[in-house]
Amino acid sequence: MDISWDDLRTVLALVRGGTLASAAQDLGVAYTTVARRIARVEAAMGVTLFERLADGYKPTETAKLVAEHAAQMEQSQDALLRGVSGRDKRLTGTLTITAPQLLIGPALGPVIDAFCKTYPEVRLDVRATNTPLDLARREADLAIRISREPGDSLMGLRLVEQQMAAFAAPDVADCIAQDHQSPIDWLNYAAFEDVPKGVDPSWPNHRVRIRFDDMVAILGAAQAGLGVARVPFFLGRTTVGLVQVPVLPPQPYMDIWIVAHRDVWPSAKVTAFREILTTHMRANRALYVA
Amino acid sequence: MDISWDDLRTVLALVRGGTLASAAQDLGVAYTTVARRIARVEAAMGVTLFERLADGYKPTETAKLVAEHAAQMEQSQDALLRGVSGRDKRLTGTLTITAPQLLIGPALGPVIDAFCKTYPEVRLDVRATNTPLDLARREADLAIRISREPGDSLMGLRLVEQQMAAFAAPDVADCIAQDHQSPIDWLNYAAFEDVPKGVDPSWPNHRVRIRFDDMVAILGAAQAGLGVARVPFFLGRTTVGLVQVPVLPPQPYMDIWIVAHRDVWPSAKVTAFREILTTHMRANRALYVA
DNA sequence: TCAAGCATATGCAATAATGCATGCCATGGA
DNA sequence: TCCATGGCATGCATTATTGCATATGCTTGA
Repeated sequence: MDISWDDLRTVLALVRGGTLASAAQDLGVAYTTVARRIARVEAAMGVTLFERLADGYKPTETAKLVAEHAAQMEQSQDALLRGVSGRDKRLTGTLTITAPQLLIGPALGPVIDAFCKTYPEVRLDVRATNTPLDLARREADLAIRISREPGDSLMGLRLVEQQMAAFAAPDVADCIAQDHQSPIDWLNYAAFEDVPKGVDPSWPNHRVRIRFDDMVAILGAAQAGLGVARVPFFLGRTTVGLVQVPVLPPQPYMDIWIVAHRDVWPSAKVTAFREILTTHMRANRALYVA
Repeated sequence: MDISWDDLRTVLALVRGGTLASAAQDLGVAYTTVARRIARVEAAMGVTLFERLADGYKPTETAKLVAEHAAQMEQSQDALLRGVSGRDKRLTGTLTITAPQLLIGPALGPVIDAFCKTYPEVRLDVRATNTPLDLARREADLAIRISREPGDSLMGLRLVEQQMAAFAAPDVADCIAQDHQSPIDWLNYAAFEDVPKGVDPSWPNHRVRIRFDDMVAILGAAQAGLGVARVPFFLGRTTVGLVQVPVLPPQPYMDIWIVAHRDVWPSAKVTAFREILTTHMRANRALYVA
């Protein structure tokens, strides 16, 4: 009873995906290959792992057991690749970084540019996402994050502190400056229901006009003159068509961190990027606070 | 950078074996296949894993790291196979048992026979070894052992208590019975340097004549009249051409246990064998003690 | 110094694995 | 009812993997 490890991995993918097609895409093979591998494992173990139903392959209890252990194997493989990557002393190959979408442009653009010029042999992959990637699973080597702490089993370095304030289109700003009684129309992000706390009491009329689930959309709306947005300084300052409005004194915001898995942290490429990044961020600290 | 799990397993085998041929035998493939898989992994990871030397492949530090994690994966796979085997409710297929060489004949013969007759659908593999097999790595499903305790992470059941005594060829026994002054020539096992403790003081002349590293050889020597051997009762009694001699009163010896890995323990085949075995051993308890 | 033994490379033919095209079946909505 | 959709099975051509035979290089001992 000798079973290919790749076949076990295939069982894992099929248990996760539920259908041959989904597992196949996950593994980067044709779905017929998945079907044949499953058949092979079942023959080798002498056990039925899946019920073939009209809407997909339904795992038996045994298949779930197999998947559970295959997931452990996957974790070991992840750790392995992290370890190899972490002891990589070369400044060639690919470095994958991830950062919040909006940090890429004004804040990180110069850093990315400098890195590419300094290390032209390194191919840089940038993954701009709103939901953080899993560094343990090597979805990226390195992440720039806006948060209070690096996650568990991650190494982190705080780059700069941040504050946020209120920004709006110039004509909205004029309006507010001239008439303290004019209503302040807030453009709120995501789960924030209410008017920001700590607003300047000399403007008494606040209301939440629109809520957005996306920061790009908020900036666009603010540029279009739809209202006032509470955004981090670097965003408000670098977005054309926005000016700061005094209705909200600067407030503390989450810091910017560079984080990586502790296994990957010592890698040459990560270290190189880190150096350029920290130097640049500390030199431009003023961008992020009042 | 997507690496086949089977290739990682190949790295592990090569780190363990040191040569292509050894790794190939371990994996059951041709050594050329091993060489090509290694080349493929190195290309995929962009790292040199082995130095090609005249006397084999010497692993780099990176290869050792890979092997370390691949060993973890192997452990997960072992656990997986144990789990699947443990929940196997069928009384077909193969059951692998292991026992000390000399226990197979007189003590377990009838049990094995009965099991085969009761469950003709089960193919029984018997591995008679002097060094215990690794049940965690599934070298056997079930072991009968002579020891004080089952190992860690193993389930065990004590079958019978044992005693040992002195046995010799009939003419040697006659000699001893007639002349208490005659020298008692002991045939010692392995590390035992001295005459057994607790010998009957009415025979004052003891000496160690020969030491053996093998129990079969001791029995043969005793049969041939070369001296007196201290052996468990079941062995002395069932070896033709040996009779008990009174120079050594019965002494306690290690018990006989049936052990299996806790994952495998509940399997139908293991349970079936256990039932037949315990019944038989308890019925024949008298064979093992004075 | 030479030959034997062990180890790794390489070329080629056989085999196994894979992907693609096609067909089948169940489901759900027009 | 019919058709579109999503999912699985099968046959076949293609590709990748493997094993075998052979060649080469290094070490060791007579």
